Amino acid sequence: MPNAELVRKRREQILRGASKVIAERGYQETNISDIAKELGIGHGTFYRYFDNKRHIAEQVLSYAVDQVTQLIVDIDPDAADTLSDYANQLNEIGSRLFDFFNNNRELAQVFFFEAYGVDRDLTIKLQEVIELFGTYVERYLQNGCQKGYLRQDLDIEITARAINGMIFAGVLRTFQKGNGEKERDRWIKSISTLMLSGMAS
Amino acid sequence: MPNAELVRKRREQILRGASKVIAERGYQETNISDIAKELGIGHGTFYRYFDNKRHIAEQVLSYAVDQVTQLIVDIDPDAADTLSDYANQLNEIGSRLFDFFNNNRELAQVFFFEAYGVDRDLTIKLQEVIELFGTYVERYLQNGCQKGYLRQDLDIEITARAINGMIFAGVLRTFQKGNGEKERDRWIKSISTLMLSGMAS
Amino acid sequence: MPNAELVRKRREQILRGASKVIAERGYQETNISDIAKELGIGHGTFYRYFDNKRHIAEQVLSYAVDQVTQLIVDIDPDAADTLSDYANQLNEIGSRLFDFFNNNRELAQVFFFEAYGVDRDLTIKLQEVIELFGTYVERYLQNGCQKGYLRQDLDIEITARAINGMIFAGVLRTFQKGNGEKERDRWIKSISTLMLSGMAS
Amino acid sequence: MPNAELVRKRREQILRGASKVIAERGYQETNISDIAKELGIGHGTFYRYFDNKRHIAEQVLSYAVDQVTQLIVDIDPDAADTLSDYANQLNEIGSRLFDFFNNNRELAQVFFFEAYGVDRDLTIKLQEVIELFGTYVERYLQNGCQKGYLRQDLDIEITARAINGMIFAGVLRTFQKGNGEKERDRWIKSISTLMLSGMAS
DNA sequence: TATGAATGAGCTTTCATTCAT
DNA sequence: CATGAATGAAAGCTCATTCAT
Repeated sequence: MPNAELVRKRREQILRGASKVIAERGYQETNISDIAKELGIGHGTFYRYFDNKRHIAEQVLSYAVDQVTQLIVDIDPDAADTLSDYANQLNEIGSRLFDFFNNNRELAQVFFFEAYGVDRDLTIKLQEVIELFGTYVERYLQNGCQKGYLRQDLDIEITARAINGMIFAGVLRTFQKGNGEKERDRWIKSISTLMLSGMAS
Repeated sequence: MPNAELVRKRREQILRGASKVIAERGYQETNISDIAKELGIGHGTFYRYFDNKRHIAEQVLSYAVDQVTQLIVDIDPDAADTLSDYANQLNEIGSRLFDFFNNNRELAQVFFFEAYGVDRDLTIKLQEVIELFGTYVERYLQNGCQKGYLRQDLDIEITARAINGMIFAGVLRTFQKGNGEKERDRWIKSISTLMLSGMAS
Repeated sequence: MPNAELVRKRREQILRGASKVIAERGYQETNISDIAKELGIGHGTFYRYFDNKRHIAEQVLSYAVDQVTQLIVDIDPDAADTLSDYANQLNEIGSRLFDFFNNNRELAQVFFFEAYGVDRDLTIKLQEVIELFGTYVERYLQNGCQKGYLRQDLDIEITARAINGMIFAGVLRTFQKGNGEKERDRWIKSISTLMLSGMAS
Repeated sequence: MPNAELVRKRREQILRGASKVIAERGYQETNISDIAKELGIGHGTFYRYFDNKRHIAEQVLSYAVDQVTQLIVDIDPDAADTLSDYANQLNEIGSRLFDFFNNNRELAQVFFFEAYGVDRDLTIKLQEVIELFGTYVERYLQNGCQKGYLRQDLDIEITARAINGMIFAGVLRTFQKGNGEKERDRWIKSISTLMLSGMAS
């Protein structure tokens, strides 16, 4: 009944269709009419819900970013009191990220690749999300140092981004190889090992 | 006098101009006439040396990729006999990568961002280079396990890519922040620490 | 209302405009924008109805060819039983051809001149139509030989093409001189005379 | 020694090369550099001998036209005194034309097809040559009527062009089919038969 | 005189966007 | 509110022609 609700629904439908097509063809190669065809709507209709082509790319990325962000907001960086608590947190966060991108392959494609092909601003936006994750990791490390279970001489700022780099490398790689859980667990284990005890024998 | 030499020189000139413009404006936003203007040549001249717009993007990336690859080919993965040897190798590789991208900012911009905006094939090419680095790191780890200074239960394949992820995350970040050596050294130290001893106190 | 009908109409409109402009300026000298200007439409509109410049040339020629072919399909090559029947048929066919090209001067221009300037394939297509006419004439001659009113030693295949040559020479010439009926009748009479009794006194 | 002689030679060399390439590829598809490549000269050199691309097409056609014209100038239209003399003349003219175009296939290709693709003026020039042939044939007919061996009621002007049409149709067809002498003789015989006695039994 | 590197006018074509229906 | 026909800016690319060497 509420008109706004219908509009929201339509917008989301189009968003989903656009995600699919952009993920399949790439942003530059995607025409508005491709999206319209995918959805079975007239391509003029598209413009009733989005300002222009750029706009929908932004919205698709925003949607992906929101979803990804949601994955970690409910985990309290300060909750871990011991190294083992922390290891469990790591497991949890890793699993969520890996699973999300494997279950939302279209968003993953956009997140990891297509967004760069749109323009500078969107690329920056993407970098900011990754940086946001960096600050999250930073808080976890801070907590660990304060509680004493992480070494005191840690360069928290940098180490956080390094860990971030491992995680996204893993997520990207499992997404690309697409062989799911087994690969995921190897990544989580390897990253955890590196983080907690390093490679030295 | 040798015609081929002249051609080589001109091609490189154009390549350099194109790198600059593409790095500044982005691939999609770059017109052939932008490149021509930058170089002060007619845009027809461009087509005497490159087949089309796509071609030059590929050449720019190839050039970057070649340079990056050159950075590590002369380091022998089997040379390190102790953990400390290995740590030194890490320092060396890291320094080279960090320095290269900081001293060739245009290539860095293309390598990290613009190549994704061209098309799928070029994106794949880029992934392959990063994967090439992964296989290199793998060989280092293999050597370490064989020589016994790295833990025997290491998941070499995955760990190598995780380390790769850290390195490229660091390289990218220092490139973006542009505050040079100090940041570089913090990254190298942090990654080394993580790799060698982990974060646990 | 029926969309397909609208499309057919528009296509024909553009075809007519294109015929006119091509006949006036020549194929090579005709730009898509000339056609668009002639029709008072945006040149993008052209591409909604035809694939490219080549395509419309082909369509214009096809149209001409179809029309020309229609001129003779309803005349039965076997209908003539005497030399005088045959003379009447000749009159009829000649009149139709002469009149058609004089009343459709744009198509004539394309048929006789412009099609050669497009490319090899279209030239071949044109040759095929003329050859089709040759086979038609051949059937008339065959009938005449069988019925006995034409000489038995006729080289039917060649003679048919020779007659064809006279006819098209005449049609072309009256089209170019544009002085209509009188000229037309002289041609028909002269060709008939040649065919039926030759020039000897 | 005389410089002008060298220039003339070079010009002719280029003309020959151009004829070949234009006949092979078609005028529009022929680039100046194609011609230069064929001759093994720099394409700048071309412009020292011909004003522009158009110019050489014109020269190629002129050359063809001159050659063709030469074929008949030495036959005196007034020489025939009887029908049988005339028949012999016909044989001679026909043979020369057929042979010329079969032995100069490149010129034939240009003459029959490529010249139309250049521009209006050249097309007109071509028409004029054919018309020139028409006037020649006209003189032969005139002579025949005066001498009394051709029928007095002949529409000389038109009949001449009709015969012309047959001849060129035949020449074109044998050129295209390329099966030489046998076909040629059938054409000459058929045309002669038609002209002298018609088809009636 | 011969060359071919350089040029840019000018073309075809695409497709995001508008707007009348 | 939905549509898709119409549009034209804007881009890539070709190649005849020029001219410095």
